[in-house]
Amino acid sequence: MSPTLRDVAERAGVSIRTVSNVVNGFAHVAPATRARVEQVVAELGYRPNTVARSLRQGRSRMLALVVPELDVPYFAELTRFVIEHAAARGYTVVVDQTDGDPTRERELIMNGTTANLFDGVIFSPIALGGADLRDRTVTTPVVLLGERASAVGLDHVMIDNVTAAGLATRHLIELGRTRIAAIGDQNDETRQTARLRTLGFRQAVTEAGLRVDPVLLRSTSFFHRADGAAAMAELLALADPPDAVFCYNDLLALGALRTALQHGVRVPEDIAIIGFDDIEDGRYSTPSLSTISPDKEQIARLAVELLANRLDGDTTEPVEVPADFTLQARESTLGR
Amino acid sequence: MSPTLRDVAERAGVSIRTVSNVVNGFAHVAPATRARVEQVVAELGYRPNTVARSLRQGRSRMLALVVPELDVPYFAELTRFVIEHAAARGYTVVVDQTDGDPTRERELIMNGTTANLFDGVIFSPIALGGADLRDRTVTTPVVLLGERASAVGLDHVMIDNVTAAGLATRHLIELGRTRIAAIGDQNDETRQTARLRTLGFRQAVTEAGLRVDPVLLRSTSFFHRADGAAAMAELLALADPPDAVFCYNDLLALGALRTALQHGVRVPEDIAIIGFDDIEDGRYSTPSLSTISPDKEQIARLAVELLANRLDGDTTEPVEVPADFTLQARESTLGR
DNA sequence: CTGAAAGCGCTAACAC
DNA sequence: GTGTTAGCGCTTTCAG
Repeated sequence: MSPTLRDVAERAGVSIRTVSNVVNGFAHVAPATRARVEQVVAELGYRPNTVARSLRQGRSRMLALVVPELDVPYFAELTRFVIEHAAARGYTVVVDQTDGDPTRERELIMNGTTANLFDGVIFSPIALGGADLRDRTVTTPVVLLGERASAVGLDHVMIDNVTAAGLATRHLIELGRTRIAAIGDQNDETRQTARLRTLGFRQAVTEAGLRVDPVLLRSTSFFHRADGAAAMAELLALADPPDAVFCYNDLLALGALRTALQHGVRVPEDIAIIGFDDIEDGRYSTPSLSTISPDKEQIARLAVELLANRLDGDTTEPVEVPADFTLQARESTLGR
Repeated sequence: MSPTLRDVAERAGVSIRTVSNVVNGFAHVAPATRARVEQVVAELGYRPNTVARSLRQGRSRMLALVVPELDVPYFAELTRFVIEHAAARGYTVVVDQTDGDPTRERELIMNGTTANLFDGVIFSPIALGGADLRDRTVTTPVVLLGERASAVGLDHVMIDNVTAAGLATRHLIELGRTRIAAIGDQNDETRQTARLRTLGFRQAVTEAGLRVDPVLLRSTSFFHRADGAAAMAELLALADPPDAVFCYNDLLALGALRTALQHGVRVPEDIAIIGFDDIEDGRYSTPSLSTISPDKEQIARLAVELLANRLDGDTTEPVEVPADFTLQARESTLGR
């Protein structure tokens, strides 16, 4: 086994208290003692046992980031920022993937199987709704990411999806498009994000004096490339296909783009496409992808700050913090 | 605070030993006792404290997966498989990102800041070389992923990069291409992967009776889209540009593809492009990307098995296990 | 089948 | 400035 405080103490001829002081960089240790202890620490290769420390102190300085899918670029990119900001506040982040599996989400957030392992959790829910979250028994602080029915009594960072979807839709309308489709609506009522984007889409279309043709509003089970590709194939098969498509994320848009080009449809000349998330893939596709760009760094920073403040004893009311977003118009709507 | 074994024991009028037995599903507990305890557990919302359990047992049933960058799709996709296979063997995986920072890699692997937190580590190194790894003091079992100077005394799962690079290169040659470039060589000698792929590339070109024009072998600092885009721009600026390019990963290839199309170069008619990793992006680009496809699921499975076996007490000599790969020829070399 | 008690490695209150 | 010690919550001998 690896050496313990006691091993070091015995060998250095001091008490474990003194070793602990040295290891933790406390002030009042005689220089000579400190030197001797440090030498023994090096000799033995002593490392503090994180687990014992956590048990004793009741905290681990570790945060969990719980996301549905790490191989969805949006989450991978967001994760980088969360790790950076957490490090700045002295926390280590471990990442957990749920696949949107309710059991797994519940396990991580509600039951607290790992409750005492992490000081706090940043959680991007898929399956768990406001009702579930409300009767959480575990007291580990949580910050929610993305859209959720409000008033769950938890801190929450999100963008205004209705406005953002409207921004994307109006961009298409301003380009002179009149027959505008949307890909990514979801019937499942826990999928708030999709519902809010549909709402923003509908509003924008209606306000422009256009009509929302129900056949142009395509539902998908997931937000993956394959779903976007399939939905676009359906749209192209229509007697009267759209001249523009708003996809609820960039993966859907990239799938849709691929299908369009494969069918010989020109983008944006025949159909303009806009996505959502501003993942790096979309900046390197041909044509490059117009998109709504949420400020991922800001989202990560806000989430970490909120959580860190709670851990520092902030007991004010839970808040909903809006994050910024911008329209990035690229070749898939503007052309070269 | 959350309730402890003692709280449950007192309330149920039994000893903590009995509660522990119930919680852990041990056999010999009288049905009546079990029922009573279970009721109190539910009432109080008792959850075992993972940290205390880890300290006591000396193991956590958690594995760390340490990768350079989660927003590199290859690692994100691999991570999914690692999580799945680890779960099948009863382990939880937490993911850690190093950015290839030597300090951070050392911290995680060598020093064992988190040593007692994880039972084992699956590590995809960037900065740390064989020499570093050899004098590791921490005894937590490690499985290495990807290329590394051998004989570091650690289990190791990798594909044969020389052969794989040769396969990609020969594919281009068989298509009748004669002026073949490579993007992704790296001067840094710790970057074994790049060196081995260059070796395979050179061998294949030479064996075909062609010449490796030094100007066609482009080094890049990283393996990102931007690096591929920049390298391709340089190649296109040559008096005598290549008619095929082998990129050392798919991100480089996607960047190169974007630049080529932007310059009005037709792919594959003017320049054929092949990548490496078979990430999902490449299946949806236009043209879709030919690539070498390492069996990521197999890599993940082997790594987890190797590690789990070590944790089960396997003390045989460390092994190097080769993983499979295949050529996926798509539109970027074959056309529609 | 169940209870009592030791102890995992550490920190922190309390002594001197 | 340093030593002694209790105890974080749990598992696990050892008794009975």
